[in-house]
Amino acid sequence: MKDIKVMLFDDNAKILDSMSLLLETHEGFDVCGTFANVLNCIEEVSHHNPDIVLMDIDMPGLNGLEGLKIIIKKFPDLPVLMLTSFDDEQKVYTSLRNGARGYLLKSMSPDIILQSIKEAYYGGVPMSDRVAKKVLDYFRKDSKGIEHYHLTEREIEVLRLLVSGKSYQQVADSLIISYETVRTHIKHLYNKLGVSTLAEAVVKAVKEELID
Amino acid sequence: MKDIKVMLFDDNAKILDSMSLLLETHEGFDVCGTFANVLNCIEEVSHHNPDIVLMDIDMPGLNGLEGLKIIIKKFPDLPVLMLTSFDDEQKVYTSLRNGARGYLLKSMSPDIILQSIKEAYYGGVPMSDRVAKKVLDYFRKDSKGIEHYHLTEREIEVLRLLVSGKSYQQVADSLIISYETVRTHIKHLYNKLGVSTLAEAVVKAVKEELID
DNA sequence: AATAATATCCCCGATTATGGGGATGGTATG
DNA sequence: CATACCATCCCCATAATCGGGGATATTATT
Repeated sequence: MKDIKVMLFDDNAKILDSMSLLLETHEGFDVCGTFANVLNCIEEVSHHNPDIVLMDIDMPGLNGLEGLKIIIKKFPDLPVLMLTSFDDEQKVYTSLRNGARGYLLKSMSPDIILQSIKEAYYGGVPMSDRVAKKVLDYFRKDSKGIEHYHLTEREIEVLRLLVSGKSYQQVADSLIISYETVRTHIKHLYNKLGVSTLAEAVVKAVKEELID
Repeated sequence: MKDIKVMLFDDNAKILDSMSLLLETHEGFDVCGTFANVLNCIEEVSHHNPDIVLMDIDMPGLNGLEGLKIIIKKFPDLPVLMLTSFDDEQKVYTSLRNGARGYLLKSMSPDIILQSIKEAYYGGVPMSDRVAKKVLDYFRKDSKGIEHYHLTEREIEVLRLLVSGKSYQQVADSLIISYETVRTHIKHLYNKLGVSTLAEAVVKAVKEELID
């Protein structure tokens, strides 16, 4: 079995050293490059052709998120694992959304880190339990949602139809009520949501997942 | 260590039997109830006080998603694992959003299933790799995004302002261009996005994350 | 030099949305 | 039974959006 070629990006020299030491001293891994920034990452990747990229998420200047985007754009199938010292919820989501293959904490045990790299290489999805939970939390509904605004069922129906792109008249037709009734519901909606235009209302509905 | 008390919901008697056989014949598990529907699930849960609920997602009548909602609403901390024969992407998301603790395929090996139940009981997040990948895919941007629609920078700026709730005139003021120019950009936006109203445009922008 | 893409501006007419009122009947809750 | 909440409908006036035109200048690409 050939070695897994790993490329490292981290502005912290100590991390870079300890990580590459970890990899080099274990069978099956080969460090094909360590870099303190992502300025020439495309060239480096093209030249050394790594199997896996480990990318620190918090680097000065062009940070890991930028590096991730650059690399994924050019090499969509190259697994990139994001590395960080602490798990910043927002950065987890951003990284995953931008195509990171997984997410590792520097505090993880060497075994776990090596295992995760193998998993990523063989197509797995390394995620710490903590991260997996956050992902679930993200999916999980706020449980506030609609309740918070005290929207009535009818108002929710109207809102849902508006979000789907229907006009006042079309909503009226869908619910088989008059245009004026729809207007009344929408007036109440605007009051409760604290908005004054259709666009604001639907954006709020979508962003806060008031509708399904 | 006390047994993990598991409650099963599945309309398929065979599954119910084989699953409870699996659990009863292994140390550390105790089946405290098997039911073919969720009609009285609150009473059953209240009475038998399970540690874990296994819920088939595809049941006639009140299905697993409904059962999940009912149980989570009443017992928010009770881990519920959804069970299904095949992995339906949409149901995965819905389940997770509604608070399911994890997601198991009936095709998984007995070992994995037992292990997953233990994990869920001890606070873990059992997810098959396939499911984890789907979750990542869900997070992952379409990779199409803005590029797909060939929106120009100016159009994106306009779209962003519209999403933030600004009117045509306010957009014009913000960008220091005329009202009519804004209209032109919006006409182009509507064409490119394939919509015909402001609401549709902002919903699309938010849902597909065309803007930040 | 011709073409395409972009950004800018204008007009007209038609449709839709918004704000501020008022009004009725039903249903629940104390 | 009084009060509150909900869903329903109506009017008037104003503001905002939409569709379909046309037009000019700049820049980049071929």
